[in-house]
Amino acid sequence: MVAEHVAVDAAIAPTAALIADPTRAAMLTALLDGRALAAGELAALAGVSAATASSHLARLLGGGMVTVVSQGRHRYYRLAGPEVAEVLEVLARVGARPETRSLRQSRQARLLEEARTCYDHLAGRAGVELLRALLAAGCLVGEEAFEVTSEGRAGLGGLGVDVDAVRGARRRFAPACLDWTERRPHLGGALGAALTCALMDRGWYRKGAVRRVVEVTEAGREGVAAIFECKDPTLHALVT
Amino acid sequence: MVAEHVAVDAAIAPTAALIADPTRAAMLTALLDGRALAAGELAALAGVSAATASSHLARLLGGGMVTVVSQGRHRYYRLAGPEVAEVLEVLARVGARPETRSLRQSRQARLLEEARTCYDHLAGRAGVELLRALLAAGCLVGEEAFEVTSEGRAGLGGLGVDVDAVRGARRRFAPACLDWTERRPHLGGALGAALTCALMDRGWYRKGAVRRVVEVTEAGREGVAAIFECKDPTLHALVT
DNA sequence: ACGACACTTTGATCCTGGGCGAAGGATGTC
DNA sequence: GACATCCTTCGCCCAGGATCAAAGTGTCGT
Repeated sequence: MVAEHVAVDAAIAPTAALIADPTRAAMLTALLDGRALAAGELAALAGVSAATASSHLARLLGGGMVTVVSQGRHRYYRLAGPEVAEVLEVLARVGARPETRSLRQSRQARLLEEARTCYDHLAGRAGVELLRALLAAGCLVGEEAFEVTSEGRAGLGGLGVDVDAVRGARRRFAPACLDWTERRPHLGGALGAALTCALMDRGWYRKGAVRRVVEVTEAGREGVAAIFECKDPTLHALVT
Repeated sequence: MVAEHVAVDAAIAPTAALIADPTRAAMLTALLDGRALAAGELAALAGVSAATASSHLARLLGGGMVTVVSQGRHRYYRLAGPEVAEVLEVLARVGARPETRSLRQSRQARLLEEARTCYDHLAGRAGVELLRALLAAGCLVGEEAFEVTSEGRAGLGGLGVDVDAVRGARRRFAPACLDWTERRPHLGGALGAALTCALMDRGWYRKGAVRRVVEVTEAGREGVAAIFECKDPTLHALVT
């Protein structure tokens, strides 16, 4: 009988309860940028034991706030969808009175949509485009996680990325990382970081004035377009 | 150190905790349409004692989720702002998986914005317009709550509303009721209900197929326009 | 096959927070 | 002024849940 006159009378209290715990809130905000994190990382990030984290993650999973994918002995958690991210953002806005809905903020938001760093690799529209180019050129293959083709190995080498060295790193090699704003994947993991670093050195991208914002230079636009065009993925000619 | 890379790192857990309790959630959803409700009403609606309700309301007040205005021995609570309403709606959307983001729903949302009932009186764009017309014509005066002028008494009588009889009712006479979508007031209380009822009888408005949706008829559009035009608020001529 | 590792489950502890009844203000009515 | 009404504050009880240590399950290296 309560609140029947409201159009949408879903059970909001249980959902809110999932976010209400500081530990769970910390985990969720850590996942806010779309990365998938292992249970152990989330435990460390939230500052609790593995047991506690596991319990919390089980609850979030049951509540449909996160999804999980097992990979070897790791279990990677990520937000279940854009609505979840939206809830967290709106909630943060309410917590942060008085409303500072300035012009400057919305401008920053647009810049972040265009191109930003996600942890240590490129995200946003530019990140999604870059991955699409590499896939179109046959440098990478895969879906949830990518593998470098022999052509790709040469091409990426030409761009300044030593694929073999990257493969030796502890972290996941080349997982797909989901963009909330684009709802499409970009290149994450060790390879994503190395490639981003190399392309910054090469002047394709430049760190923006605002934290996490990245600018795409003219060289970057041309470079990505060239990868797209070039079905023969020997990128050497392009990058000198 | 947690979640520092996230653009907006406000304290979301405390805010969520306020909504997480079922009793508080019931109160908030009851307030979702913008009405101001007395503490006692909220207690009854949520099914708890007055003492319990008072404690919850104090918390919501402290958390900036609601505001309060004392009026005699009553204390009327309402949502603190549109952001709060937004949080509740987004939260409800997450709770109600799987996403039913149908075309029909957004169409319903638009209809509700246009004209709807709020409890038992007219709200939405049409409700705001009607109030503006009555104020412009000099039938009503006031801001937080309205009073009927002598001209207004005659004019409303012509529309079929017995102002003196309405004044006898137990509930508040003619308070301003805030529209979330419009962010402007419309006419609530006993007078708002009586007027809505009279105008429906007169064929200005018609109940829509969907719950709470109201349709504005041609007669209604003309009628409101006529009130606007007519600086002489003796509305008799208009309504026969 | 063995141990190391990543994570989950179980069991036990502790404490925050929701609940009510009774008492205390505040306000309007007679 | 006395009473009724509405709301808040106080004191108490109790349950849900957050936490961790220890044990259990599955996976990867060698």
